[in-house]
Order: sequence, then C-alpha cells, then structure tokens
Amino acid sequence: MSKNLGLTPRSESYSEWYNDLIQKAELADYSPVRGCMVIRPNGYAIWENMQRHLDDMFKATGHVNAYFPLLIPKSFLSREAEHVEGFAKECAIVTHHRLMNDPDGKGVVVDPEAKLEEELVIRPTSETIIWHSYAKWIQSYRDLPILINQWANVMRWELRTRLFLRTAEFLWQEGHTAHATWEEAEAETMQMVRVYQKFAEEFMGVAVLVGKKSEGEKFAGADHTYCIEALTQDLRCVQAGTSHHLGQNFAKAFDVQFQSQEGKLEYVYATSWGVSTRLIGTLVMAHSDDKGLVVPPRLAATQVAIVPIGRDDAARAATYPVSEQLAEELRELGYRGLPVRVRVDKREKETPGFKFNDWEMKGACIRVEVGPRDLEAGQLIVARRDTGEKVTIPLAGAAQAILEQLEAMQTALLEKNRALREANTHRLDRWEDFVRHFEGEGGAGFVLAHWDGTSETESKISEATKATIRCIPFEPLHPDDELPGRCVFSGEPSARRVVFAKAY
RNA sequence: CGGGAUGUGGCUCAGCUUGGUAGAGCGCCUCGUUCGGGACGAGGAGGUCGGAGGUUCAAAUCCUCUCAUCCCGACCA
Repeated sequence: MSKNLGLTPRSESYSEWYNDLIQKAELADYSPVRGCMVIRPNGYAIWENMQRHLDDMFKATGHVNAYFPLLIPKSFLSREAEHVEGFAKECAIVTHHRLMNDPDGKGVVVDPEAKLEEELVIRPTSETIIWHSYAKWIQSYRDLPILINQWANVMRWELRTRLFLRTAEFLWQEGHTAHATWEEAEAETMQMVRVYQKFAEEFMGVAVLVGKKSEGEKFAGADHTYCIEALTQDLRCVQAGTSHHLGQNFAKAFDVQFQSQEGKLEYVYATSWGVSTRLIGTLVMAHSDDKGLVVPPRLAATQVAIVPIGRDDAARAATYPVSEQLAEELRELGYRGLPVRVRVDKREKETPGFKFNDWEMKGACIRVEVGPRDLEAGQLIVARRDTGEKVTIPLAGAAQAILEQLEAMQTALLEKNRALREANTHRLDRWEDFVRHFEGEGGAGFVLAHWDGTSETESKISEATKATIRCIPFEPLHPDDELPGRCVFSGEPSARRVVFAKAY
C-alpha cells in the first residue's frame, strides 16, 4: 500500500492526477502522432455505452443515421464565411495521393508527381459536405425535414492537447437537420440540447447548466448556439455538448432551396448538434478519485466485479460456483433493461487485495467479495466504488441487493455533482470581487454576474480574469438571477445574470 | 505556434558535469510456498539509451537538427 503504485493525489496536482488516471485505468494511450490517442478497451467500452444510449435517444426523437465522407474538397470550407474563419486555422490537408521510394534510398517520400488537383481537408466538422448532399436531396417542402445523425471521427489540428478533453482527432456524433421554417429548426435545436441535458444528468450523473452561448462563444457559422456546461472537481467548466441553429447560412452557401406549398422558392433552415469523446474526460473529472476511476453504473464498462477468495482447491470449489451463479443471476435480472456487465475475477496469481485495488482503479461500480468464511455464514461482502462503503448482505437475494446498490450509486453521483455545483456557484456584483475570485491558477466554480451584453466587455473580462461567459442559462439557478442589474465590468444596464467560469 | 522541462528494458528513475562499450527498484517468465486490502523465496528473460546527422580512436554522455510528452502562454468548438 505504501508502494508508489497509485495516482498522484488530486490535491497535489489535478492535471497530473488526470493524466495518471487515464493511463492507469487503461482508458487511453498516446499515439506516435501529436494530439492523437489510442482509446483502449476500458475507455472504448464507456464510449460504446454512451453511443448506445444517445443513439436510442436520437432514434426516439425521429433521427436516422448515415455516413458522410472523411475528406472534404477544400473549396467547400470557404462557402460559408464565418465557418471557414472558425476552422481554417486548424485543418489537416491532404495534398498528394502517392508515395515513392526515396531516390537517396532512405525509405519513402511524397511523389511530387502525385499532387492533387484540388486539395482535400480532413473534416473538422461535416456541415459543408453534408449540405452539398442536402442540396441534391431537397427540392420540395415534402422532402423536409431531414433528420440525420452520423457517428464519425473528426480532426482539428489542436496545438495544446489533453487526452479526451482536447485531442486532434476525436470521435463524436454530429446531427444535421434541415427544416422548412425557422421555428421548426429552433424547436429541433432546443430539443437536442435538452436530450444532451437528460443524457448528462441521467446517464453521466453530471448536473449540467443548459443555456445559450454569447455571440463570442457561439459556433462558427451558427445563428445561435445552445450548450450544456459541466463543473469538474477542480471547479473548472467543461463544454460538454452543443446544439446550433444555423439559420439559412448553410442553405445559402450551398444553394439549398425548396418549393413551399404556396409554390415559392425558399432557403432551408438548418441545425447541427454534437457531443464527443470529450464526454469521457468530463466524466473522469466529475467523479473519479485518488483511487482511480469512478463511472456511473449506466455507463460503466464493468458494473459488478466479483472476487472469489481462496486459491486452494477446497476454497475454490466453494467460492467459484457461487460467484459464477451470482454473475449469471445478475445478467438474467438485468439493470435498467440490459444484462448486468459483471466479471468474475478468477486470476490466480493475484491476491484479493491486489484485485480490490485493481478494480477500484479500473472503475468497477460494485465489488463483491465471495470468501469461504462468508459462505459459511451464508453472506457476501459488497463494496460500493463511489463511497467505499462495505456492507455484508445475505447470500439469498444478493443479486437484488446489488442492483439496488447500482441504482443508489447512479443517483448519488448526480447528487454529489449537483452539490458540488451548488457549493461553488457565487453571485458577485463588484468588479474587485470578481477579479479577486478568479485570481490564481485553477478553477473557481461558476460566477453569476451581470453583463452588459457587448462583445467588447466580454473580451475585456476574459482578458482580465481568464474567465469566460459559459452560457446564459435557460433556467435561473435562483429566481433573482433573472432580475435586472448593472454589468460587473462596465456598470451598464444588464437584463439578467450570466454564467462565468474558467473553462477547459 | 512562442517559453520552460523531460525522453535510458513494460513502468519509475540513476548514470551525462569530467566520453571508455549500461544499472537499480517495480513489473514480466519459471518453480515452490502463499491468498479476507497492492504476498514471499530462488532462478531467469528483457535495453539500436526517442530519431537523424556531426565531433572523436571511442558517444547514453559533447554539438546540430528533428519527433513526442508535460507545464506556462497564445490560439480554439
């Protein structure tokens, strides 16, 4: 236990703790290319669980999946002025299509003869290539709405990367919809940010703020952007998902018009919305601790780890079958409509103590100890990952009791995150207090303050404090947050408080 | 992209100042003893010292370039 096998404690260095955890919980590994990551099975399982549940929610709201290509003609990016400005600086570009042997005999080099006529951009997002298709598919109001989602990878040439939170290549889903009216697109934009909120709360156990982005923070090419914003244990904010109302910007750029019922030609209204593998980083930062990964049961790779104790044949003959039987019973009973993800840890070279620590590092929600002495007493020991609490339960009915523990953990994580947010949300009205609050390294929670609504003030505040406007919340955290006041920076009138925080 | 730091068996690091042909702990493999919170003993395997070039009789060590990671900054859905 005193050996240096653990993580850097969060109190010592939050960012080292995060990096250690990603490695030791085997969520991801570095790749030979800067900014890219290998997502390992333990991390990918979380992504698969996220995908499964999000996809169900998308389907339930009428969406279908499709796939659009990775490579985009360079010229497409420049069709929409704001869009190209937003992404031009971080694009990877394909310029050639062939390699050849180095004439100097040192491996391979790019064949200069194989230069592409038009260079191709690796998608940083797919609006442009998708709207190129939509232009072909949409002629009449009867072709609308189009409600398509795709699961894909995208690439943004980030200069400063962190595993999961900001990588050059990442996995995500991007929904792209086309509508006949502004109102219908607005309803879609709102519906999807609410889907993300529901997912964050009910599956990730993260109490997110939902609101609208300021002009300065909205998506490049959007009319406006809605978002969910999460608070991490180091009191920073993570933008966890966005939903954009694109107005007619892309329809105009790609000339997508439809004939209305009245026979008039009109431009289509668009939305796009996405969440990415950044959600995994958010999840880690929201719940995990100095012993390792903590994941809410609904997303955990392993929900229950059963550790049979005793390695001599006599002990094994008793604890192994009981363990297997319990595992089978859990799978059959299921949790939230799916077989329980349960593992019986029969590794024979490791001691029970090692296994306990190992499963805590890897993020198993519930650990069950099945020992010879327990069996004699007709009981089991069950330990919960988030609280560390160990209880003894009767062997009879154990599966049901374990399911209850899973549900209790799922609920407790959300409550804990909500309590973190409540304890770290402040309302500040004096500029000196505001500046002092954000002084120093590290996060400082959410600050609700008045803002005069101008981009000038917004950028001056962020220059002075490193804090940015995270969103203008849909629902006030307190009714008084929607009362008018005076901008914390300029003293000009303000209609309501907005949320400031230091962000990842 | 700018500043700083780092890169030596799977991991953590020593060796570099003062060049002389690579070490420790952990992990791994084998055997035995163990097994209720990171077991113990004995034996064993494993390294083009991130990569390329240069200086030298000789480079992990000195020089140049380059790649990657971390921290800070700038940038950023």
